[in-house]
Amino acid sequence: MRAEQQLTPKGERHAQRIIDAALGCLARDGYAATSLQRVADEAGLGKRAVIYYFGSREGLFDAVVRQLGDQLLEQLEQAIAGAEEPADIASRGFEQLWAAVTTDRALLVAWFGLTAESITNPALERTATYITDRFRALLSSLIDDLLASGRELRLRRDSLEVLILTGIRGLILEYLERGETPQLMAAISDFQGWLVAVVGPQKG
Amino acid sequence: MRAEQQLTPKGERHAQRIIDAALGCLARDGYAATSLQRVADEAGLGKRAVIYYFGSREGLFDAVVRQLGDQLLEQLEQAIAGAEEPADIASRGFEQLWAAVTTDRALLVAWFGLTAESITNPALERTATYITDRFRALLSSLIDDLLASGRELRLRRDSLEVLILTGIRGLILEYLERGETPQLMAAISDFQGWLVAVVGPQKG
Amino acid sequence: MRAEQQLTPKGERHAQRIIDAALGCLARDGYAATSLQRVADEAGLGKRAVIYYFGSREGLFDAVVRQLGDQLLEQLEQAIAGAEEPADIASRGFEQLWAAVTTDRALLVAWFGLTAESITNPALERTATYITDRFRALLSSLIDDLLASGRELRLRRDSLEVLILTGIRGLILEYLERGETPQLMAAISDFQGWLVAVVGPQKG
Amino acid sequence: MRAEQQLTPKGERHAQRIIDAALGCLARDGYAATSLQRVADEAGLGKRAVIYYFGSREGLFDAVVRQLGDQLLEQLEQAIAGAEEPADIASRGFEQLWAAVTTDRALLVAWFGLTAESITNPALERTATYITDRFRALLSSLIDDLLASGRELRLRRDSLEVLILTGIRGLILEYLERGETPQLMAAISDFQGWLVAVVGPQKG
DNA sequence: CATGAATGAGCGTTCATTCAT
DNA sequence: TATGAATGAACGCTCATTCAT
Repeated sequence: MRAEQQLTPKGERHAQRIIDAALGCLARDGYAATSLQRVADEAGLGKRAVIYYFGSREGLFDAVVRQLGDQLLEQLEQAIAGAEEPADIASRGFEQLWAAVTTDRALLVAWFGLTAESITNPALERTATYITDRFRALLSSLIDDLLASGRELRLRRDSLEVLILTGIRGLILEYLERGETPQLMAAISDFQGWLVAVVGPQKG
Repeated sequence: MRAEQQLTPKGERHAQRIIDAALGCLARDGYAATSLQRVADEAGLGKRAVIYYFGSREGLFDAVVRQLGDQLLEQLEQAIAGAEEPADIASRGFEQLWAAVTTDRALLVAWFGLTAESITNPALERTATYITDRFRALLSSLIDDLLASGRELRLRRDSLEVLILTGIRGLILEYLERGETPQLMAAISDFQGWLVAVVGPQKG
Repeated sequence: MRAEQQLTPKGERHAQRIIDAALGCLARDGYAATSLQRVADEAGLGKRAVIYYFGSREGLFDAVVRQLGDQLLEQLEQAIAGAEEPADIASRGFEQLWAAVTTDRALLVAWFGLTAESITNPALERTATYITDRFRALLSSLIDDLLASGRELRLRRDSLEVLILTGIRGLILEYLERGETPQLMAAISDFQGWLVAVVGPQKG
Repeated sequence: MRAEQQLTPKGERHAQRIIDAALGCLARDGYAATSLQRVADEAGLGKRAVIYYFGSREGLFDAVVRQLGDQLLEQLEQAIAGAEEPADIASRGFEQLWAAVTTDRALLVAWFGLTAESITNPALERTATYITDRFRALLSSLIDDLLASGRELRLRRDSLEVLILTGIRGLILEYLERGETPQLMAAISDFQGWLVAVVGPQKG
């Protein structure tokens, strides 16, 4: 995979064009139907160029997921920057997250396709967990902040982290399968309520 | 898909052998790496026979998922039969569910692979939602029973159903990615606690 | 390589079309420039069909050479059938051989390309020696006949066989490089003379 | 092809290292399997350097063949220097030629590969005929000497030249295909005998 | 009822070569 | 002078599927 090394400006442009094309294909056709050929055609380059820059189909998806993950996490961090109240953090974070999720269906499709494959394809493992790992880290630091500011959790910390992540992933999966149904929106709202309730009031 | 029509006894045996072989492959190699060729080899039949009985690769997975889903739901129903207390239902159901999930990794792999693909491949939609739909129905009837017995829910009913399903799917996904970590086990326990708490005490 | 097994009439037709196309390409473009793609295009079939019928590029050339070799040897055998006098055999055989050689340049190009490659590519060894082996056998049986009819050779038999084959191959190589120059035609005539002289007069 | 122009001492060393590496590869892997990559690796230089010095793969082989051809012809000339009798010339020349041929299989492989390719690839024509042309010239001057010394040929001169060259090439081809079989050695001996016989005794 | 023959699509590799510096 | 970046061509493999029997 050459894309992680130094690239000429042209190379950089090409690699980015390929990633963009891959995103488009993923969003439109899904993980399995996104072939190198299609991506290459869409990018206006040869199939060979995709291999050159990303080493393989999997390498390409890795790059795509990382880029989207970084983007998503960055947006999330910006969205909650400055918020102190758990309720604020939860609502702002969720708003941003949901906006990203519903806007960029490509991210989800790629992410879940990869996640499913990664279970048995070791080459994809690092890619698939990249976003969740970053998200986990963000979550963890948020909880650190809360604890530092004197809050007391109503659940064991470990368990809380898993439940939050787990709940979000479940909700996203539901969205993917059924779209934005009223039931889902209600569930999200209640999930946020639970979230705020689980973080106790400020001590003292 | 001929497997649903009348089959000779030999045909029936062949079809079942293919399903078993597919299960073995899925468990060992994962969704994407489970090719017709491999399944056929494992079943000791020609690749063409698989197509004959199940119409297509997707048809095969459909049959596999349905069989496993039926099995799972039946076991679940048996496990909670007789239980009246929400805490009982939750703990027995979870125990059974988790046993199935951790025993039959094949089910999960197939299920998530299909779910991911189904997002963009309409041919798989019915298959992928088959288990969740049946599970949803089970959940719904359980809640009916609770309401009939005079319980009062602490959450809107729609939202509750989604959150339960969503939570379980999230936990399973976490298990697939990271295995049975202590954090996950703690989260499961707390999830069960939430579940019981959310169903209020019996009225009167 | 499926072409040696039983083929359906359609398969037979396709395989033959591919061989014909390969011949055309070899004659026009040479060994190295004859790609599967080109052959397939010329045959009006997919590249995949070539692999299917012949296993590989090498397998294709093998089939081509065998077909041409069989054809050549058959023609040779017919040409010298009935001739008893060495001079007759030599002149008729040469005439036919030379006609084939100069008509079907493709044979030569394929044959020499393969011969050159076969020196280091074991997969081609059998192919490259196929024609010479058959030719050697024909030569050997001709000499048997001469000996049986009471002739006496002026050279050791082994040596004679090698020298004849060797001489012919050398002449063909010369033709390939320089065409039908007057010097070459003179040499061929003298080679035939030597051939007749080396086979002594009939005893008694 | 820069190798013929002025090169810095370092360039000269590099070019020679590449030629040597190419020779090694040709001897070991054959013509078709000798890729620029392999040669470059063996020479410890970049693939691009090979192109830089020799213009193309063909250019490289051209250089290799010329170097080996020059070497061979020089050795031949030395070997027969001083010999006056045709029998002497033939035996000394053959001895030297055969030593070169059997020692430096690389030359043969390269030479025949090139010859085969040159039939349809005009870019190789000059390279392929380089050795034979020099050999032809040597042969021609030897015959001049013989005629000048009063010998009378038993064959037309043109024809003789072709037959000698042709015979040698045929014998080499036989060696390449089958190695040093007893039959081949016998044939070589008889070929030399024919050679001597064909050059008549000294007049007067 | 069942299957072998055949094919189009895709992937990832090697290779020679050109671009750009 | 020398080289890394980039690319088009080809090959051969697997796969799912359709054809024809």
